[in-house]
Amino acid sequence: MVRSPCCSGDHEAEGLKKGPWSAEEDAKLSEYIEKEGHGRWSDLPKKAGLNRCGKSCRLRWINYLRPDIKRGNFSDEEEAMIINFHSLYGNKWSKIATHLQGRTDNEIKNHWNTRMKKKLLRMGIDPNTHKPRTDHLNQAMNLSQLLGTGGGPHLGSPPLSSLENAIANAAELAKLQLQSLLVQIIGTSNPPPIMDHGSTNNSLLGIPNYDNHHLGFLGFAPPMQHQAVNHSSPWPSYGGGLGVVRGDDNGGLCGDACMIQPENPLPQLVSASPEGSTVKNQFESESLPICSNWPTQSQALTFVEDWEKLLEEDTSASFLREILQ
DNA sequence: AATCCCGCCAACCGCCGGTAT
DNA sequence: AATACCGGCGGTTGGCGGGAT
Repeated sequence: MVRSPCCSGDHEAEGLKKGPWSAEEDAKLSEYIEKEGHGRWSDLPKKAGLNRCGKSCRLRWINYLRPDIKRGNFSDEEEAMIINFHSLYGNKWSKIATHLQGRTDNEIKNHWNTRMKKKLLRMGIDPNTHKPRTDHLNQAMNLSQLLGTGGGPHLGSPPLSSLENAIANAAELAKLQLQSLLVQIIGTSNPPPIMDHGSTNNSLLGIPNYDNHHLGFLGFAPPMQHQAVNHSSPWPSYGGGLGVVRGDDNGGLCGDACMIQPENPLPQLVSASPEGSTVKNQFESESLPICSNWPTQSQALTFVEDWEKLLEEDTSASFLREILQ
């Protein structure tokens, strides 16, 4: 693949201007495009009387001058959409941008990198994988062990400060809750709906949405099956259930077991790697995923197999293995 | 008041896939 | 089929502004 002439050389050596655009340049570009359309970007600068390369003009138009650009802060809803679509597409900013009216890929990318990544990290979510950051839990458990609280405070241990006690208790609580959660997941004869039956290796623990559904423990919330979503999150569609899916209340497909957020017409969360995801296809065909019925026995079996695979393969899951044993 | 630090964001860079020749 | 070119994309950078020291 050969390099475009536009990018092959030093623009300044060619006498082309770089850097911030002046108001005059903006006016020239806008006026020309509104009158003539952009046509071939490489021809545009000459025709419009601009001393810029075509790429620069294109970028300026698309990211700044276009009349339908929405400016200002991102709303909660937009942020939630970005998270959802990022979980679906990964860093495909242009794809994400097509779903957010008036927002450019550059803007979304910037927003993600400067703010949303940090927000997610603060919430204990890995922004790359959209999975809970297990390092936090590991740290808590390690601390718990260090403090000798694996089975509760030991006699003879040095007295703990109230902070240490709080941390140790939280770690212990988390551990117990996780144990309870795992038992529920594996032992249940009535597992909750699995949204994406076609994918087994994408999301946390290999089961998209199933996992997310159960990860209310992120905030160390009680692990209750079929529990309603925790709506206290600052992000409407993201709070409580990472894999929140719009359900069909009247369709009877989901019933109470489905976490329903009628106000949120967003697709379910899936892995950051779109490959192998049926949800991607569902979405690209512009149809919202619909909550399906209870999993079949083979699907439940797949789930258990995935668990086993995870425990065998994923070193990061060593603490889970420890708990299960 | 001066300096430093940090976050934000517009713009650039380099690569890629698609299309024309 | 090979080459040249273009548009588009994602990663990165550098300047600017505001807050902290």
